[in-house]
Amino acid sequence: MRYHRIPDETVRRLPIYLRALLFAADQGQESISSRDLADFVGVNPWQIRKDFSYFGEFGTRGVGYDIYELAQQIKKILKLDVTKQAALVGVGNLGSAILAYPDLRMFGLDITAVFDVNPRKIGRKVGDVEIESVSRLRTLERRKINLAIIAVPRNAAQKVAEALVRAGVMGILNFSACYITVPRRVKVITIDIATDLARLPYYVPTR
Amino acid sequence: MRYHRIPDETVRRLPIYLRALLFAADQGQESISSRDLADFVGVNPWQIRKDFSYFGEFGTRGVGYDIYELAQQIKKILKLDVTKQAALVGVGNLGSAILAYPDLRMFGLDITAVFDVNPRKIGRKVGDVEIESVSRLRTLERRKINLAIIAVPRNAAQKVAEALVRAGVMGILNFSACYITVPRRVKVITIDIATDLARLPYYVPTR
DNA sequence: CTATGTGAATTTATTCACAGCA
DNA sequence: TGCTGTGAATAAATTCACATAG
Repeated sequence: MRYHRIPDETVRRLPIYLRALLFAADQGQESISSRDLADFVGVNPWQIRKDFSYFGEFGTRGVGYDIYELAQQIKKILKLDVTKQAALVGVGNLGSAILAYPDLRMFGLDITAVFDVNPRKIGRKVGDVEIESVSRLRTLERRKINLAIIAVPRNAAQKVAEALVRAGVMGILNFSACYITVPRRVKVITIDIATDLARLPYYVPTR
Repeated sequence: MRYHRIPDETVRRLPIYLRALLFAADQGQESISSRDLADFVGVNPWQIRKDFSYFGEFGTRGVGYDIYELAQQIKKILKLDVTKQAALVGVGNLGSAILAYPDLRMFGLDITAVFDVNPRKIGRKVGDVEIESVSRLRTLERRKINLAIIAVPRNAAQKVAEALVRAGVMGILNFSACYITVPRRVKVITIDIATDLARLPYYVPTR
C-alpha cells in the first residue's frame, strides 16, 4: 500500500489506542488482537485495522499486534517519541485539574511552564513548577516550548492566544468557551465543555 | 425540502451557534447573516446555511437570520427549551471547574445534584447544592434527573456509570480517561483531555 | 484455522454553484 | 442587489468482504 496522508479521524483515535496499549503492556500483555483492542476502546475491529493500515503493517496474521512495537510506532507517528514540553495558562480549578492529570506524562507530555494573572498565585509552586506572571509568556520562545493549554476565562482567551503565538507557540489546546483567531500555521484544538453537555439532551428520549 | 435526520456533525455545531446567537442578542443585535455568524464561530457560511437547512427555513433572503427566532429553534431542536437538570459525580478540581461554568445555565442546563465519595466533602455546599454521598446516586431516579457528568478518577468511572444507568440516567458526559460500557440506549459523550492534547504535536511542524 | 490488511462499496459530511426570494 | 436555501458534486470516513499470511 502507498502511504498517503493519515485521516484526521484516525489521528484523533491514535492516542486512545496508545493509552490502551500502554495499559495492556503494563498488565504484562505482549500482544493484542484488533478485536480485543476494539472491545477495550469501544470501536470496531475493522476500524482499528484500517487505521493502522494507513501507516504500515504491524500485525502478525493469526496472532495480532505486538504491543510494544505498535505503541512505539504510534508514538512516532504522533511525535510523542521525544518528550514535549507544554505551557499552561490559567491556574483556576480547570488548570489545576489538568496539572494533576497523570496521563500526560505517559504520552510524553510535560507541563513545564505555568502562568496566571493573579498576583497572589504568582510565585506559588504547583508540583515542581512555579507559577509565573502572564507577562512572562514571551519567554516561551527561548525556552523552546511550542505547545500550550489555555484555561483562562473567555474574555482573556484571545489575548492570551495572541501572546502565545507571538512567543512561537504552534499548537494550542483551548478550553475557553470561544473561538480564537490565530494564524493558519497554528493548530488549535478546542474543548468546549458546555457545548458538549448541551448536545446530550438531543440524544436522550423525552418521556 | 423534506426534513430527515439531522447529521451528528450538525448537532455538534448547533450549541456553538446557539451560544454565538445568545451573545449577539445580548449585544443588542437582532439579526445576523450566515457570513457574520460564520466569522464568529470559525466555520464557513455555506456550512451554516446547510446546517440550518436540515430543520427549516429561518432566514430572510437579502437580510439574514432573526437572532431570537433562530435561537429559539435551535433550543427546541436540542431540547434545551425546557431547563434540564443534571447531576455531577466527583467534586475534585475538574468537578469544581464544571460547577463554576457560567455557560451551562445559558444552555438551560442546571446541575442540581452533586456527589462525591469523600466523607469530608459530603454535606458541604457548592453554590446552593449540597454534596451528597455517591451511595445516594439511586435517588436520581425519583428526582427525575437523567443527565449526568462523570468527573471521577478512571478506576471509579465504570462503577459510577453503572450506578447512574441503574438510576435511570440516559445521557452521560464522561471526563474519565477510559471507555465506559453502558446499554445502547444510553448516550455517552467522552471528553478526554489527555488524548486531545496528545494529538497536538502531530500537527505541529518539527523544527 | 485465525486474525491481519486492503481494495471496493457504502455511508456520511463538506463544498460548490446557482436558483429564488426579499 | 444581497443573502438564503438546496440540489448536485466532491471529499472524507466507515463498513464490508475476502484474499492473504502465519
